[in-house]
Amino acid sequence: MSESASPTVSGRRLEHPETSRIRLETVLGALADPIRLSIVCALAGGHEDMACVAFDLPVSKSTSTHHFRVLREAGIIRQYYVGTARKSSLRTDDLAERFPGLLPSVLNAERGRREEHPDGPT
Amino acid sequence: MSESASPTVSGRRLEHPETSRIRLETVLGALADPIRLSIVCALAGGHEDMACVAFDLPVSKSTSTHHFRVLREAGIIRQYYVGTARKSSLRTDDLAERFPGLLPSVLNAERGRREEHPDGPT
DNA sequence: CTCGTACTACGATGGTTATCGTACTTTGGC
DNA sequence: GCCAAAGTACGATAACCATCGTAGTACGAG
Repeated sequence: MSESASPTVSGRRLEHPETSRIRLETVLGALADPIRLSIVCALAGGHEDMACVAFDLPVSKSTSTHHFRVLREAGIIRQYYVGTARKSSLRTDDLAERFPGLLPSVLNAERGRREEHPDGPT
Repeated sequence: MSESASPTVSGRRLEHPETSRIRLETVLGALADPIRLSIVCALAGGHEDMACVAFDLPVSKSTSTHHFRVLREAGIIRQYYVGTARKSSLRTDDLAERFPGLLPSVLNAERGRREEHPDGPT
């Protein structure tokens, strides 16, 4: 890896769609899943740069990997390696540029839902 | 709607979820389909109260029925019979109350997409 | 009453997706 | 070098969903 000396960041690369190619239907489809919605909500709630394992999702590791990939390929999150961990962050600015207001309204709605049903997942 | 003696309105009933029971994931899932998105866009574009047949969708009649049902059961549209026709309208106010800003941002995003790709469907 | 229109119900089919377990890879620490 | 931790790749499975065709229902016009 000729990535001149960044010892903590892995040379492993992950594909991310560029902002202009993020598709609305794909984003909506990615958000139409309770587990992925909870991931996005956690990332938006000040938990940026969390490792996948820190989310404690009610699914197996391989399923978790799957959901993170769906979010990444939809253009909703960005992922990068730090050691063995893969950290994630919301592409808030990119989404705001491409679909203004969409992510905030979804997050707002999801937060409202959790106030109604505090016994829900995550 | 006035129950007694409305000769143009059929007695056939259609189930609609009440506003407080509209679920975010269901709404997002319903919108994550290009055909349903085009229906919603058409309804928002001043074509309220259109009969299903007026949309000229690139699918069969039974598939069209299916998509309208998904939208109705998600709480996105309201449907009622007028003679043999079944007309549809967006539940704009209900959605704005339940998920403020969500529908406008989706519609705005979809309109932007159509400016990029005017050769797309519908 | 009959016919055409508009839509629905049902069953089938094929494609996508969510889930899992197992085996593997990459990385960092000892 | 070896091991544990974190995650990935792969294959299997089951559920879901979009699509269709056919047959049927409701309504209005004549």
